[in-house]
Amino acid sequence: MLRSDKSENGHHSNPATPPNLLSKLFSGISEDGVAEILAAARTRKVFAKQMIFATGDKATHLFVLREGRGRYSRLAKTGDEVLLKMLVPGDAFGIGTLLESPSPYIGSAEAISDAEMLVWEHASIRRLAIRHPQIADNALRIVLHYLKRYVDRHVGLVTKTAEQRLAETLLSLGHRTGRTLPAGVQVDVTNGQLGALADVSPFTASRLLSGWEEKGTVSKSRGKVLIHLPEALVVD
Amino acid sequence: MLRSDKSENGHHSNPATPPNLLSKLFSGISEDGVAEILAAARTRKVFAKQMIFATGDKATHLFVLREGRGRYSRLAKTGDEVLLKMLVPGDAFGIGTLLESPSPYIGSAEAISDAEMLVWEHASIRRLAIRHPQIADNALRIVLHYLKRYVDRHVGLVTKTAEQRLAETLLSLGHRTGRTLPAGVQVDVTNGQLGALADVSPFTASRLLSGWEEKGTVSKSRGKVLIHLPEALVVD
DNA sequence: CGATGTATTGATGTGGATCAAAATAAGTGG
DNA sequence: CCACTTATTTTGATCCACATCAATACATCG
Repeated sequence: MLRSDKSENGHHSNPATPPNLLSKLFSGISEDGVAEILAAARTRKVFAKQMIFATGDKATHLFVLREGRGRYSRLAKTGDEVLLKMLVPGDAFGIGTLLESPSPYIGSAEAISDAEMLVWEHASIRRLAIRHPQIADNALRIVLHYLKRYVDRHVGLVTKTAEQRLAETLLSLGHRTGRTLPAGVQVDVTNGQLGALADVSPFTASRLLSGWEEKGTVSKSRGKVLIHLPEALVVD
Repeated sequence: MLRSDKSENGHHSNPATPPNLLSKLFSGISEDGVAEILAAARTRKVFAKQMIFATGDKATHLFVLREGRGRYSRLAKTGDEVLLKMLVPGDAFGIGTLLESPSPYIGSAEAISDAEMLVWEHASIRRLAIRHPQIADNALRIVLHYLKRYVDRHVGLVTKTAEQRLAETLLSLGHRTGRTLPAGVQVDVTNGQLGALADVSPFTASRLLSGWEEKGTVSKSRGKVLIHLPEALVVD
């Protein structure tokens, strides 16, 4: 599990996507190559709350988020929705499209805010993947990383308390999507989303956050959490 | 989630690995190609309970299980071990080794019974993967499938009861590793392993199995469960 | 026949979900 | 700028599915 951002020489800026890189999916590819890949994509804009694809749909397109926020989730038959991943710029999703014969999407993707993404058709991304084998390597790495994250999450769900899970989730989000301000790291996330990512009910999430606020570890306003003392959230 | 084996025209035999195929990792590759790949592997035998690699080890080798059973698991800091996957013949693990620069193993692998596996060094499997791009495709498919299974498991853990989870786990195991007998499908699994795969305590697993036995759905003896009426285990 | 892992069965406890209700904070459109 | 709607948040009270604990019984095997 990623140790938060206390160590290292404060390079908070862009942990996920190095400067100028579209997405990890295209790392290690020459500039010309990336240009070629980019040329094969079309841009699609969606409004907040708009659905991009649903669980089980045939994977016909590969996406890379450029602007905005999205949610990758799974709707259970019981009705409740499990939030699998927050999508942030640079994230690739619909990776099953890279397969010669695509498997269905594992979850549903929808925009949280207005968003802009790059889209490739199956045939065209396949062609590119053959020209640039690095893409396959990157895709495998990305999916393995997702897998690791789920294993972590799953193990955490079985072995850790709600408080630990919420704390780790908050730190990890701060890591990936936080804005660093003088007062601390600000994370744009609702109480409910945070709980959903940590597998904690929104009620419990609220109580825990309030507890931390009393101790001065964080402050919160609607839709935002400001982390003052990340190290106070680390338990183990 | 895989619908159990009630429908379809009873092809119970080899759902995971088609006849003569070493592993899904090498599907779609010519016989000559497979021979070449096989030639690059060495065989390794391990005894029951022997560890193959540990969580976080640098991924130096790719494995395919040929004979026996293994467990792929994760040890939590709290001490309890989460069983991630039962390894059965044909399963590939250590797939991170396929990456140009390998990521660490996500979990630990160890033999349950005496086992035999094929092993490739990083350099040699890389060379082969470049000669046979199909390998990369297969690997991505396999990992995506693992990912889907974990998402399923995770969603199930959040939205389903212990009974449903245990039932589904048992059915799925029967699917993958069961021997079809006149009386039903026999699964070699201890009470505890079953519970671990379903994220249910061994006590609860025992109680649930006893309940099913009373209803005539299954019978059990130490280390074995015989499923008489798979359809009675399906809930939804 | 100890010794060791597995299974059963009952009693007890509890972490958090769930339910209910109200307060607060943003939009939204007239 | 206000009235209205809709989403988020809080707080308290209640509940329960399961884990946990404890003790015993059962198998298996060297």
